[in-house]
Amino acid sequence: MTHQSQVPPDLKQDLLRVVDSSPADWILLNLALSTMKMGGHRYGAFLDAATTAAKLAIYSTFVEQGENIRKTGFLYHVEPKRVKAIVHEIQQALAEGQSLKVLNSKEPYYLIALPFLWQEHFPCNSSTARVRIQGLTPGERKTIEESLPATAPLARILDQVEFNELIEILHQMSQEELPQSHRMPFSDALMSHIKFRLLHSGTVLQIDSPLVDIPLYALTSASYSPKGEQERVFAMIDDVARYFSLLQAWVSEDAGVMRGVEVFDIAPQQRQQALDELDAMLRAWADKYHQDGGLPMVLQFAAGRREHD
Amino acid sequence: MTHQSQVPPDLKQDLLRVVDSSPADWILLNLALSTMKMGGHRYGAFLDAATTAAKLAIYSTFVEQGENIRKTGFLYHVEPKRVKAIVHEIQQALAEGQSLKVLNSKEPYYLIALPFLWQEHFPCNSSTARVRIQGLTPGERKTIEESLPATAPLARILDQVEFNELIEILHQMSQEELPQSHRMPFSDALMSHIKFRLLHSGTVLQIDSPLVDIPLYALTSASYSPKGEQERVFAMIDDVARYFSLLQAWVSEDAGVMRGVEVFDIAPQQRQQALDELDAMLRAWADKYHQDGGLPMVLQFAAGRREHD
DNA sequence: CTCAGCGGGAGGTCCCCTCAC
DNA sequence: GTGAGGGGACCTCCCGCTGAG
Repeated sequence: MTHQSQVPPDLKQDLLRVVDSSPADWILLNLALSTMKMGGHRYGAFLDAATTAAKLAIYSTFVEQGENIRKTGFLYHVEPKRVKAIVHEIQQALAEGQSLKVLNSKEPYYLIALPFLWQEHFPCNSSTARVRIQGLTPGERKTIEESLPATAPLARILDQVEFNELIEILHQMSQEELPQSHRMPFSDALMSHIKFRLLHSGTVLQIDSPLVDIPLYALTSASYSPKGEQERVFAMIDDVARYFSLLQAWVSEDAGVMRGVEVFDIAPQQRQQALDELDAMLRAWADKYHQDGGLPMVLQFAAGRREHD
Repeated sequence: MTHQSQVPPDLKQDLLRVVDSSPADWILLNLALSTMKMGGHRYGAFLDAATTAAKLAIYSTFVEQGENIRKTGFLYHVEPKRVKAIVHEIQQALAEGQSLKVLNSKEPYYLIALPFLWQEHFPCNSSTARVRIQGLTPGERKTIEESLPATAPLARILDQVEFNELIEILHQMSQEELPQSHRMPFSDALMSHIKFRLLHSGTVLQIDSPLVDIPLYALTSASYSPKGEQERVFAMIDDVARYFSLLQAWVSEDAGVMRGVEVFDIAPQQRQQALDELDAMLRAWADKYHQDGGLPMVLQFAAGRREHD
């Protein structure tokens, strides 16, 4: 396990108490925990994304209100000057495509792209040595290579300088598609952050060998961060987003939308059986009505322990 | 209908393109649209709530990482100084209970509380006149009273000054439970915002009668904002929050949790029948397994048009 | 190396004002 | 009433630096 354990129950209770019975705050908290803790997004990136969402809400009202700056400003308690700037920013983004600060992907680009860039900039085929530090005997090189976990992909081992260069390249690439206005300059603090994230997630391993005086870095995973839990987190975010859209349609009373919540108690020994039956039943229902070329539909469901009534 | 119409499809498409295939951003956008447009929350209030969620994520990591300020800072690209301040803020909030900036309720307090406070500060029983402006003949008063919609509750009609006072009282009350540090002073801009929101939602009606030279204000709804859509929005936020919790449990592989997505196409003429059957089927399933005193369970589901595969 | 402090800059949220249409 | 412009306050997110344990 590369990631830290789940939030302890008492801490979770504390957090719950703070956002006390406010579902909107609860959604925000879950989203922050998912994207920042699991996804590895920066604190500032999450704030930017939230700001962007709010700006889009303002823009949408601006359009609906007949492009009235002042009225829009009153509705959301924003200065007309600021409304205008926001509208301009959105319109430019719509015209040029994607220049707003969004989370955009499950993980920051600089974290996902590392394994590929590593292999590209420091290629390593079976005939060349993985350790190319000067002043080591072949035996010493072998010792270092064998200290790596067996699952590590075949990649060169980098020294401090090479690794830092790689991180800077990653950062520059992640900034390329952004407009000049909100690019973030590379800095020591940012480098430390990225390096720490890579080590924390287990994508990269730091080797402090007594044979060399500088730390070495080895690629230990072919892709940023592990399968399993990580993938389920992605699926969760995906599900919630789609579920939100479905309910949005339900709110506006679109035809062909259904939403439901069933509350019940169940005997412990029957629980698994009931859930299995539910799964099979819904699958059968979807199969029964499926007809190629018909209206595209989706059914989402989740069942589990009821927390607080 | 007091609220503006739904987002036009083309605008919605535009917004969709911006947050392009990023589910996390899509959740944020839906949340912003719901709380700001529907709920009437301020732009700044949404940003504050998002910031609070991110701070809680930081705090939770801080605890998990053995209260290591520096490590936490690296993980999220936050200055140690700032991490310390955030941790302190959260701990204080946990100790004293609720002093963080959250959305907290579906609507801002100053919007919900208005009808009650109106009746309390300006009582009106059947024997007293609803219009108490000086210098009007009984006939003129009657004309103004009859210009109100029939659904308006029995409440006094206020002049500009009285209405402004009422709004200020509302604001002061909404600030009372907040700690001194982040209270927001009353201002003209804030007053305009609240007034505009009340008029926009149809809770209050402005009367520009030719009989008086100042505008009058009448309470036109016993509760902030209409039933129907508004209530469905609340239900939606509630559902999404609970759904998120369920999936959270699924991610950590808790026992007794099930999650599923069924994708299928359906013939238009069969759609309603299928949905009705689904509803009945799930209800029957929950009834079948229900047993008083058993484990508390909840099943949530939503079905509808599949937007993009 | 970690922890602590202090400096600065940029940008955003807030406030208020005036003037032309 | 709206748009467009000016001012200033405060906070927070970024950066860098130094010194004590």
